[in-house]
Amino acid sequence: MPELPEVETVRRQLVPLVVGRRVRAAGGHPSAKFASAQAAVGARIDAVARRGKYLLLALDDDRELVVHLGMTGVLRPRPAGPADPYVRAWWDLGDLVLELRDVRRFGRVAVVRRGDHRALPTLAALGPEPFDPAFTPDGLWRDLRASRLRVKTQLLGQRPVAGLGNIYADEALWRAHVHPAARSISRTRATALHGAVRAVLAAGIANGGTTLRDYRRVDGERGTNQLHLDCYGRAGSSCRRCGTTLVRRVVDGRGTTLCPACQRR
DNA sequence: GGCTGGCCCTGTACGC
DNA sequence: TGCGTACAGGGCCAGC
Repeated sequence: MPELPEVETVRRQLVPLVVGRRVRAAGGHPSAKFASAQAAVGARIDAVARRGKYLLLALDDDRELVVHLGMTGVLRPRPAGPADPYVRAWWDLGDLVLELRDVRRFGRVAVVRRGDHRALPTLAALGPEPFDPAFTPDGLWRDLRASRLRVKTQLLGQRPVAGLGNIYADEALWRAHVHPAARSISRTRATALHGAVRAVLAAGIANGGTTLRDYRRVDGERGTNQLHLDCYGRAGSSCRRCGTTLVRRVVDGRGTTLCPACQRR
C-alpha cells in the first residue's frame, strides 16, 4: 500500500511528466471520492508536492489537486491497449493522459483552494513531516504520552508524524524495540522510535518504495524495499536481531508483525 | 474531546 | 471444480 516512500517516489517521477502542462479534459468515477477530478480542467499544473501520503498538485488558479492513492492506487500515463475498468480518474494533459487506477477505490481525489484542507480532515490535522526539523524526539514523546491509544494506532493516525502506514510502522517499531500495543513509552524509547521512523522511511525512498502486490511507480516498475524489510510480513521467520520467531498479532484491527523477545511491553 | 468500532471496496486465499 | 467466506487496510464517521 502506498505510504510516504511510495508517494514520494511517485511525486518525483510525476514532476517531469506533468509540471507546466494544462489539464485539457478530465473524468472520474461517479462516486464522490473521484468525481471532482473534472474540476481541474483548464488549470495548469505548476508543481507537485507531497504531504504525508497525499500528493498536492498546485494549479495556476490558486487551487490544488489533492490525490490520495489509498491502498491500491497507481498513477501512471495511460498505457496503450483496451480500456481499464479500474481507472477511477484521468486527466488529459495534451501529449499524455495521466490516470489513477485504483482497484479497491480506497483512494481519493479533491480539488480545493490551495491550503484549504477542511474537506480532508486527516490531511488538515497531519503531524510533522518526518524529515522536517519540527519532528523531534521530545515532540514525539510528548505526543505519544498525551494519548492512551496504543503506540501503533497513534502512528497510523498520522498525528505524531505524517506518512506512516502499516508496513513502515511495523518496521520502525521493531527497529526501536517498541511493542506496537504499548499505551505508554519512555523518553528513551521515543527517541529511538524517532530515529527509526526516519531510517525506515529514508530506506524506503532510497529503494523506490515497497511493492508487495499493487504498488507500482509511475514508470510501471516495482519498488525494491520489500527485499529489505526486517519485520513486516515476516511472521514465522527468525528475528534478524535475536533469532526469536516473529509473530503476527492484530492490534486495533490491523495485522501486525513483531518480535516477542525484542519488543516487550 | 477522546476513543472505539464499523463501513467502504474487491481481488485473493483458503476451506469445504 | 466451484462456491462461500475471511482477509487485507487508510480514512471517515457515528455513537459512546
